Amino acid sequence: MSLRVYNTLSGKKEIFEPLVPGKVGMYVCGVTAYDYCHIGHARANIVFDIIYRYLQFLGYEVKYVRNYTDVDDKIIQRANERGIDSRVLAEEFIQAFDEDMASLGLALPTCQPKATEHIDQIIAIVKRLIERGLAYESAGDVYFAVEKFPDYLKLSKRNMEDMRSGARIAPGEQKRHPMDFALWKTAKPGEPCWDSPWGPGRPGWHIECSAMSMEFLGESFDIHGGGKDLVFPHHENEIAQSEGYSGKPYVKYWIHNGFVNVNQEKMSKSLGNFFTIREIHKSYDPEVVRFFILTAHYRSPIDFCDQNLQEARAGLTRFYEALQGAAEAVAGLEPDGGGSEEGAALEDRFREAMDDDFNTAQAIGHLFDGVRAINRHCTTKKFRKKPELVASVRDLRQTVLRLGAVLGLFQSDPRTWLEQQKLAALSRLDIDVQQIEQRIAERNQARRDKDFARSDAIREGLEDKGIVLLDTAQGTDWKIK
RNA sequence: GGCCCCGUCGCCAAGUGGUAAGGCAGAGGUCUGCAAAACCUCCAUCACCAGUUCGAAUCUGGUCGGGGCCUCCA
Repeated sequence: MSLRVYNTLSGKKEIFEPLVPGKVGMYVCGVTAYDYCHIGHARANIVFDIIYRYLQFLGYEVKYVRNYTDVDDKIIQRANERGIDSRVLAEEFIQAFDEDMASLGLALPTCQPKATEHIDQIIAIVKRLIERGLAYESAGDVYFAVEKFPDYLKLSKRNMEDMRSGARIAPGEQKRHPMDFALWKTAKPGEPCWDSPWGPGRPGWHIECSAMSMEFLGESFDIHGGGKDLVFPHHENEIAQSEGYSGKPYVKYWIHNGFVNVNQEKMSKSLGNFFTIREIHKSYDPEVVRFFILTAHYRSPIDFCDQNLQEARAGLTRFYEALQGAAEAVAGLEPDGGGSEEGAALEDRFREAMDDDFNTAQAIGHLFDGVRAINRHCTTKKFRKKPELVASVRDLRQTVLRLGAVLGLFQSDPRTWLEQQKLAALSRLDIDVQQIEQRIAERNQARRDKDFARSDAIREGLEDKGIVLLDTAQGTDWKIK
């Protein structure tokens, strides 16, 4: 079965066939650098990180471009509020973005261009759009004339009549049609600006993505992605500008990820109910966040709340415990190198799920089956004397790790990861490691004395504080309840 | 007002014509001095109604409920 992707343009799942066999050009709208990234940015970037990784896993040579928009009304406004230069502000948040994405374990895109480094290309596109009669100058601004582009609104599937009521003209704008949008804005005093045929000014919001995508990927390319909220107006306007400029189809597959809700409520800048990635990391490991996001399909809405994150942590812990168990179970045994039927079957099902519009939720479901198989084998009596089971466990472990890598999961050392989670959880409790170990020593003495009443009392006392004791052949360990 | 999406077990969440993945929680069992983990077993007919079909959670129409876009937002 081949890869199928949902294309916003057609509203259907389509067989994925890149323009050039074996190669994929992919552009994803990055951030406007004026604030810290929130969980919505995390989702979008994780989703496209997975798409990038999976395309590579399938053997495609992928050129992945993700931009920084570093000149924009909001950047200027925020910089003015803080009394600093807008370029300084943009740099600050670009750096923060890079740190946040790295913390989430994202693979680096092939190119990460900045809008301000592509002003020449932007001006060239605007000039040509004017020459072609698709744009016009008006008091130093340049607007795109949407009525001159018959395909306008083909992505968002609306019509001009319906949109008209919502469209408005801001004071100072001199547009011919309310839906026309700015390609170039004349500079106001104190704003960053560049020379242009229309006087000093700066790009409008959408044009930078047309310029950067076509610069790196050509006038037609395979995949353009972003959050659902960008369909209109951002991506619609990109199509108008780019196709108006080149006369060619701009993008073959438009891919949009769904929203993140917070406690069942729409998250938005205006409501102010968003969490930054930095805040979230104080409570949850970045991999837990990634795991949570990938347990839903990328187009479905997800609800960001404590319960869901805690469940994600429990699920991820199950993976790491199984991987740790598998590593211990086969330690010291002669490797036989070969694969296994179970491992191969797992990979087949994983690919089948991912081929169906990157269904990570289903793919993770299959990986859970792999976990159960590992655990089942490892707990089989005389496991180490059964070569088929040993081979299966070894192969399943490697398969889970290898497929996990496609999702950006399970790549930490299990023992280290589990230990970190334990200590992080402990720091929120009213007890420390020394106290726990003290109690364990007392209990072990009681057990040696066959004083089980005292032993159980200690167990229960610790449990009240959130600590569960685990008796193993190697001694007594503990974990957070 | 226009356009669009969704409603699957207690919770989360896949499944878009062939008879309901998975996780969490729950019940029983194996193991354990007792526990925990792990493993085994069990646990839904898909908001409602009416159609199409040999067959529908999946298609059509309607009802009820929830949400999104049309304004900055991933």
